[in-house]
Amino acid sequence: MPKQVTLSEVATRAGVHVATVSRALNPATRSIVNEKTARRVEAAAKELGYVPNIMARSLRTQSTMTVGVIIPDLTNPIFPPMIRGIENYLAPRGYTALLSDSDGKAALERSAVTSLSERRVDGFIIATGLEQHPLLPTLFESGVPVVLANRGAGEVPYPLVTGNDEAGIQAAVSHLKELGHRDVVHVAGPQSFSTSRIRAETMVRACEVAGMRCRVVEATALTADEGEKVTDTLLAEKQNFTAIQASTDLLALGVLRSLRRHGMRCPEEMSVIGFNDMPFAEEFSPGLTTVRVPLEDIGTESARQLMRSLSEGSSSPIVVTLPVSLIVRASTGQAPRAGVSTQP
Amino acid sequence: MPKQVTLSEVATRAGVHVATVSRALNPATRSIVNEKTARRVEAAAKELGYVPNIMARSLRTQSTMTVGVIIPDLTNPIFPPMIRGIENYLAPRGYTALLSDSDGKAALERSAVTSLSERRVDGFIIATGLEQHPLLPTLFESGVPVVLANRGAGEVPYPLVTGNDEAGIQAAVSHLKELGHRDVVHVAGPQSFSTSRIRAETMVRACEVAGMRCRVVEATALTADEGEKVTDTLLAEKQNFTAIQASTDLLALGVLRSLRRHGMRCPEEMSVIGFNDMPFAEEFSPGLTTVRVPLEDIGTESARQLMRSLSEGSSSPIVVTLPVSLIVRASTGQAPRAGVSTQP
DNA sequence: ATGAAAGCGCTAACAG
DNA sequence: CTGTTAGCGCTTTCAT
Repeated sequence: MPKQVTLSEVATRAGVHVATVSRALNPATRSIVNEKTARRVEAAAKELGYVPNIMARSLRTQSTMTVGVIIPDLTNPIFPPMIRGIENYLAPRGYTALLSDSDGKAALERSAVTSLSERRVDGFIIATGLEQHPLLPTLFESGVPVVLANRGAGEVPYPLVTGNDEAGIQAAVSHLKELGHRDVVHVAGPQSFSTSRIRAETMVRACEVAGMRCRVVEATALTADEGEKVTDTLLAEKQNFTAIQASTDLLALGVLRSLRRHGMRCPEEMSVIGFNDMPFAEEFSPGLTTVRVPLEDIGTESARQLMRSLSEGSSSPIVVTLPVSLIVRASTGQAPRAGVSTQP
Repeated sequence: MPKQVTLSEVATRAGVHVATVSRALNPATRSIVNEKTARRVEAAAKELGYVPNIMARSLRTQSTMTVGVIIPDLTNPIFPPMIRGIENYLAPRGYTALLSDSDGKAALERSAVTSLSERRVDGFIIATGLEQHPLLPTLFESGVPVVLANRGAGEVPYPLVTGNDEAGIQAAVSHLKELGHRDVVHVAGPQSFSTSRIRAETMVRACEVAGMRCRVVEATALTADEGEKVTDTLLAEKQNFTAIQASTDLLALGVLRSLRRHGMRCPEEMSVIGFNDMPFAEEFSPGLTTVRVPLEDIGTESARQLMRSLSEGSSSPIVVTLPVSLIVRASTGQAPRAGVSTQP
């Protein structure tokens, strides 16, 4: 940390006391000080290249104006838009987001929370979806406000901001039904994620209601590779189904890859629907039919909820559900007549 | 900032002086203190849920163990891998990356530097590529170490870590030549970016050497939309060319979209090559032939260079050029016989 | 309108 | 081995 200019150096330069400099440079107290002196102080500060030390200020004021944002994986394209939403809401309000990529690992996540706590963030936005999260109870006791984004996290009574998973799945099922599909598969994410579970359960129920058969297979991670792997074994079993709904676009991407490798045409022989409408879902081949989740809005709303907790000094386990919409692209089509797609 | 447990509370609880607590809790000085006392202190700290205040520590030690990372756009998929590389290098060394998304706007970038300076980061990694960057000279004067990642930034003598643009373009041109292409177009990025300029210049030169005609058109931003727009006007002109090399995968994506809209088949009627091999470039339709830049390595190496500047207390304008490789996928193919792709 | 002085939480000499 | 003391850079009473 290269030695930086301090208040007292500015004070000496301007020939006033540090307190005066502090007042002159702080917009809120600027009016207190003589206009001429203030100008002199400002000039001195500029000449010296003064940059306030925000840590010293925070130490004194007991407020950091920061919020810790914990996400499981920055390289997952659904998170950058959420982050953008958060920052866009925070910045005009004087808050700064401190980002932490936990890499999906519980250990790193623990250290992320610790590291951010050491920085005395005023609150957290947590987008990691592990249920039974070991840290949340600890955090809760410490009284720091937390908002859960995108995924719930079990028993802790924190506000949760999420897309409408049920509605999204319903829309997907309706779409498939209209296209004549009767036998479908749901590629679920790890059931330790609340969203994965909700989507899977809703899928089963919605299919029942619609009079469709639905089989659920579970991927061990929300990645394209896992989606591919699961689909490989699925196709090897030569079951009868004509459509696959994946819990996540990344999983759906893996499904698409597997189909391609198996020489199965999508959507002619197999329809595929994802979830999230992540950036570039449109570019997949074929363009992915999916449920659009308002990712940036989730970020914005999470930040808003956190600010609310901050100002009210308390929070309730409110759930904010944002509307989703089905985006029909090229990966879904009429169900093949025979319905024996995997048995040529 | 909710009131947190302080050292002195732990001290009271353990029945010792704060200094002893500080020593007991700091691994480096832990050996100085009586084993039994240390245990008692640790117990007290744990019971109270003590979390050190890192700002107070930094204030005292004059070292924050943080580096500021400034990127122009978090939603551009080339950056998350770089960030991962940076963090992976930094974390084991006790450093934390403070991220700042400048959104590509000069104003925000200014405030990013300011905000990070106020946090007294020990150094910067800047991945924003504006030449004539107004802030760099200022930063330079302040003596804070800086490393430029991915894109150079003009006259300031900072280390630069980048992929081998020349080699990448050469490889692309060779590839096109082998496929029989003789008339090509380079879709350049804004020439205010150093990489855009280098790629464009190398392209022109390499084509000359290879005996190919090369036309350069400039996009106003490194986005798919701009790539699309540029290609639209290009196709409207009905020029003779059989391949397009884009300065960036995002631009190439736009090219692909435009071709599709114009009913032009890729690669049968028009070959396309990108640059970067961004995540998901493989998923485009068709899968994008491109130059793979080791994004994560660029991050890692940038961090390494910064650590070096930090420990040596000085830095030189060294340029670290990382090797790139051509990834051939489905978007390039044999040049059409006639070479009059846009004049059916 | 400005100065003096205290103190945020921590570490690092310096004593003992 | 442990306590005392000072001070990092800043804001905020309290005086003047």
